[in-house]
Amino acid sequence: MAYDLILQNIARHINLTPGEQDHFISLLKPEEVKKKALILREGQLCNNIYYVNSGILRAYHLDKDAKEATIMFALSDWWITDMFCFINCQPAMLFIEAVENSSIVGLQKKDLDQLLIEVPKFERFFRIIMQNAYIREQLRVIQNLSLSAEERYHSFLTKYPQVVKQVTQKQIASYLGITPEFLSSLKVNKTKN
Amino acid sequence: MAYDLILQNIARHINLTPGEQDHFISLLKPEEVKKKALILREGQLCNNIYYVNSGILRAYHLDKDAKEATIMFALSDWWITDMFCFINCQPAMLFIEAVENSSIVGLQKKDLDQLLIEVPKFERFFRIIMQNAYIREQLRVIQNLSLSAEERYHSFLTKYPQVVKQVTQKQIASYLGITPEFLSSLKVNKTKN
DNA sequence: TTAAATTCTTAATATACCTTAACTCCTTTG
DNA sequence: CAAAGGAGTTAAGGTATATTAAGAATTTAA
Repeated sequence: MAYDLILQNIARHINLTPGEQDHFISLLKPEEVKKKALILREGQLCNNIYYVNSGILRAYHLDKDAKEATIMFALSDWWITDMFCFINCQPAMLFIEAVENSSIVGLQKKDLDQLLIEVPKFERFFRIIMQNAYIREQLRVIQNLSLSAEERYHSFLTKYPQVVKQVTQKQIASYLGITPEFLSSLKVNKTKN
Repeated sequence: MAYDLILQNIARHINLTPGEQDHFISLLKPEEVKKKALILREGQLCNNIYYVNSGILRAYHLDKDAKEATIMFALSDWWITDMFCFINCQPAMLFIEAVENSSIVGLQKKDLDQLLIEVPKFERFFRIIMQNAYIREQLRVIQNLSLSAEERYHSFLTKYPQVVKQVTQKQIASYLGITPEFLSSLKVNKTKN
């Protein structure tokens, strides 16, 4: 397991000394996950935030009718967790599964909390990570409120072309908040126009 | 204009020395806004993040059919801005208006950037602010995807009882992503059951 | 390599929510 | 205080999207 990618990810925002880099890496728990394996289940304590080295993860929620709502896809170089439950030490609301075989690293809540105290530079790093995540979700809320299903689909295609290649339409539909049948019919109309 | 409230807001997460407090306060621009006044318009540069001392603000987006989508309400003790445009120095996508006469303080982007460098403790503070904002938006996305209009309405009533008292139903409807007419009909059914 | 399972598609029917419109009740403002 | 505009309500009719079901295509697993 190479840590280049995650160190680059961090170096985009803060500069670590070699010692700080080593300390940070010592906290990481690398993990290889097989396609369809779950790294988090609803109801479990969510103790880890994950960085995706390669592969792709998907976080989803199951509603009372067992319908899936995809909350996010995490490609290579993304961070993912059930943030509410991670921060508040609550049982997870989300499932996180590997869409493809993936290589990830986990960082435990207690280790992160201590890291933020010992190396306060990381506060800046995670401020930026959280800020970007907030902005992403806010843009999604805006689109959910003001675009039709078809418009959201096209926006998704242009915003996440890499994800489109790696996940099923059923999963894209559950991200957009529509049924796979309706997504299928949208594609037909697109070809016709 | 008293700065107790905003200092308490900050003291909930970090400890400032008296000197740091004074420095921080020197960066703030207090402003009294009248009901219905806009403090940000779509297309303007969004140079400020605002803290609400008293009153209530509303951020909304206008879609291509001039339909409003309410993105957030900010009560007393909340922070609000068009985060994407604030961070990226882009023209705003959002309008921010005062729902009632409000007393707010603005903090300019350039002053915040410098503050984060001069007093790095603020990185922790804004990390927590961004984190909470991210969690809020993510919960909203989950609800938008998995609840019916009626369920979202009831959830809103219990989550933001204070907001319910201060804004119109039209504004609540535009937050929920439904028409005021439909919200009105939901209330009738609730009474009947 | 085949059987089983899952995904994708198509189409008919159903429904949650929208649109329009008309009326009442408030609130704002001159 | 009167007039005008906006907010809330109700109801009829319309549309975007869901549901159900069945067959075809693809993937998974034995």
